[in-house]
Amino acid sequence: MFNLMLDRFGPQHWWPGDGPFEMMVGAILTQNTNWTNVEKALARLKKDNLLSVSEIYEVSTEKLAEYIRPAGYYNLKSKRLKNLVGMLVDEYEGDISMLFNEDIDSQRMTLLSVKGIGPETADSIILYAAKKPSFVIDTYTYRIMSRHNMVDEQVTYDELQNLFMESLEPDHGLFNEFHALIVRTGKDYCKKVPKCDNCPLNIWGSD
DNA sequence: CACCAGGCAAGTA
DNA sequence: TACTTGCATGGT
Repeated sequence: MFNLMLDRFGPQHWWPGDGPFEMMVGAILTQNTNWTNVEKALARLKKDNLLSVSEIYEVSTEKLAEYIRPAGYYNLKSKRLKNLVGMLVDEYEGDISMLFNEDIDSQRMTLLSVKGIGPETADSIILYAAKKPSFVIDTYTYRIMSRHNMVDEQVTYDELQNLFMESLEPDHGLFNEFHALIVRTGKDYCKKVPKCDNCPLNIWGSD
């Protein structure tokens, strides 16, 4: 799968350059939301220097919601961002590296304890911000895997994640590119209404 | 006009 | 446990 997708689309360069905190914010803002909308919200925050733990900790939930409006679900996500920085300040003195120095299971548990951070957001943060190998499962992963008859349709998040992690070396660079390629492939070939013509993964005969 | 986008938590039975 | 629903903007 990886090689077929990489041959077709090339490296996806996901989350290059942005600091860990901006990645964490982006991971929450992109929940069920197009990334281009997230970029608009991030740009607005960056413009007024709000992209730091301390600034988001200080700003009001209402004001923060206005800033992130383009990302959609802004009232909900404003609270989620406040929950995130609340955890960072309360448990890590606002020092993200302190969280990222823990082992994967510990930081995953901590992230999941934040209301508004579920398994995909937690794994995205660990993979793309902490750069540790926690495989990210998303809607496209479910669809691609089930439509190619590799898993049952009602497979759980953890079951699907275990399948990938038991089959691959724990390499954060590989996990990064693999997930990004699944999203890239899904955008063209695995929408809700099946439209699988010319899917790079059609060797399983599901088109 | 309908549909979609890098989910999650809370409510219902 | 197993569904459903609310959350919301911006692009195609």
